[in-house]
Amino acid sequence: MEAWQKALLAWYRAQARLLPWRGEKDPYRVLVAEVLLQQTRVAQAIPYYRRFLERFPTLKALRGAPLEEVLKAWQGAGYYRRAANLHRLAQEVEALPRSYAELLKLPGLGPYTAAAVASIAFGERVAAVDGNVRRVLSRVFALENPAPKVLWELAQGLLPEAEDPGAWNQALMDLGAEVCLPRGPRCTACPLEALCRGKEAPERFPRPRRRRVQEEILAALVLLGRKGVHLERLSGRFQGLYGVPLFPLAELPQRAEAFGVRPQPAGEVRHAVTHRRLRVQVYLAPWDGEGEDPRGRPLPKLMEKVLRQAQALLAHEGVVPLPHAKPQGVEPF
DNA sequence: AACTCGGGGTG
DNA sequence: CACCCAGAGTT
Repeated sequence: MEAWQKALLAWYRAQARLLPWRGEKDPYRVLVAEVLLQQTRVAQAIPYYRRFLERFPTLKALRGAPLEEVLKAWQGAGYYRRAANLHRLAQEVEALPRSYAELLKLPGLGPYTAAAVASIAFGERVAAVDGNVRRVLSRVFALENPAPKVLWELAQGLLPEAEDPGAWNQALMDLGAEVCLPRGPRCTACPLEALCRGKEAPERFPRPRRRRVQEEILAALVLLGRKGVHLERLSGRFQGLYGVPLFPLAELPQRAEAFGVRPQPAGEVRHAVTHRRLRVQVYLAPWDGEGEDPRGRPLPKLMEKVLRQAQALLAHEGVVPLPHAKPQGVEPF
């Protein structure tokens, strides 16, 4: 093993973050952690990791649960397809396969997650390239925009021969998360400083991805029935979750007519989704239908905001549609 | 290769 | 604000 590899592992042993899944070898638990961590910060994932495993401690428990229960456990974590894929995966296999190639075939497992599970839970010698590793390697080798395949082959070639590949992968990720930061990297504290070719201008590597943000103006129609608010199963965005009807603002007249209601404006909520800013005009109307208590359903954060906004207007007018509203989480109407 | 999918932290 | 986060799936 080369000196710099030894240096990184020594740094990792001394500086590794203490995380709930550190040292975990149960492949199911490793999988849940890795899926939750897809495009999600460690601090945000931790409470979901605990809650999800408490609710679904084994693959079998997950398999036996209704999808809606799984989505409810995922509520607020975002990228809800991840939860649906986990649930589907649990139906498809009796136990998790033990190789990278087989794991890669499962729904929701791409090159990163398959490699993470294979290396951490099963000790397979395969590189896991996440955003951290991409940044670390881009800087060490001064690459502005490396292709994923190039990066994977590079990372694969760096894996030490006789070390725990799971620990190695996590060492690179921790280095990216704690030292080789996107902005303001702490190069003087880096065990790879001596060999890093990008350290003179670390923020050039990799080149930032510029995404244009566009605004979208929508309307949310909160219909108050006899037992609560009208909810529908959402499709497209927030697939599989529930919420009040949400549509482009221009469609409000025909939507209102279809429900036979006269909506009144109830304010606006703002919500950001990937490279898009949503401005949602909230409309409220009494409705000749039943409706239901939204707390029983998995709701995206946007719908929590919409319902809170509607609730605020109702409270201001002294209207209490349901007598036993509890001041916790989403209000029931 | 480019787009889509949530939500939140940070400079 | 912009950019990023232990990415994957689709077009």
